[in-house]
Amino acid sequence: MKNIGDTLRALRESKGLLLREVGAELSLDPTLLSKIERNDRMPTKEQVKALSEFYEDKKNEVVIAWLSDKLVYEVQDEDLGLLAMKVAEKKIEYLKTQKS
Amino acid sequence: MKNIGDTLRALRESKGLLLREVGAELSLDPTLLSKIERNDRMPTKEQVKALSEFYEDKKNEVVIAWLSDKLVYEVQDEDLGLLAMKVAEKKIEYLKTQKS
DNA sequence: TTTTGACTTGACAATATTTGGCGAATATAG
DNA sequence: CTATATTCGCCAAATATTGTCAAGTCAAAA
Repeated sequence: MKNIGDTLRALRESKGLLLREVGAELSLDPTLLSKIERNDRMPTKEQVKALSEFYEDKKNEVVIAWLSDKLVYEVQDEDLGLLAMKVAEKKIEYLKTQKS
Repeated sequence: MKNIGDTLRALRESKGLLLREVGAELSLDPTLLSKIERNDRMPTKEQVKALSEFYEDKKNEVVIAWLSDKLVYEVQDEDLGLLAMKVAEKKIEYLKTQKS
């Protein structure tokens, strides 16, 4: 249950790769990747896609860390955040049944 | 479990008020309020604050409808949305224990 | 201690997104 | 038809996010 930055850093280090190496692979400026790994910048959807495919064995882990971080950020310092989150879950579940 | 627009429209109509009346009260352009009530525009945090205080007896209902809508919007059409939401909940619960 | 290499930081311009509100269009009621 | 409420389309202004570069830190190697 790590945040997106820590997740990406751990993955990169587990492969012994440098920022510049991953950056080159994904056409991502290494300094931008550095910021992403330190949770200074939120990666875009496209960047997450590229990163999750690069670390293919942990694809979902990356996407979930990113999405959940965005959700937390959305309700940070809101008293009703947790409650709203439970309501949002219900809404999503409802929308899912609608689609079928 | 309504969205923010329907919630606000129902509240306004229950009081028999016009867009222009609520708008005048909150210094909100009536056409903007119309868009908000039709879920065409997401109200800003400040607008939600003003609106929730205007409909004081339903303050939390308004805030929760708004926050949960924003959360749903954040993960719309993401396969892992619901899963990410559950992870986000855990993260928030964790952050809460940290603060104390 | 100087150099090297990896990473971090700050600042800023470029881009993208969101917002507010006007004038016109549409709808609804009398 | 007239009057009033609401909706719609558009776009300029405001705000937020992004990418990049030059400069900075830090640790290990030379």
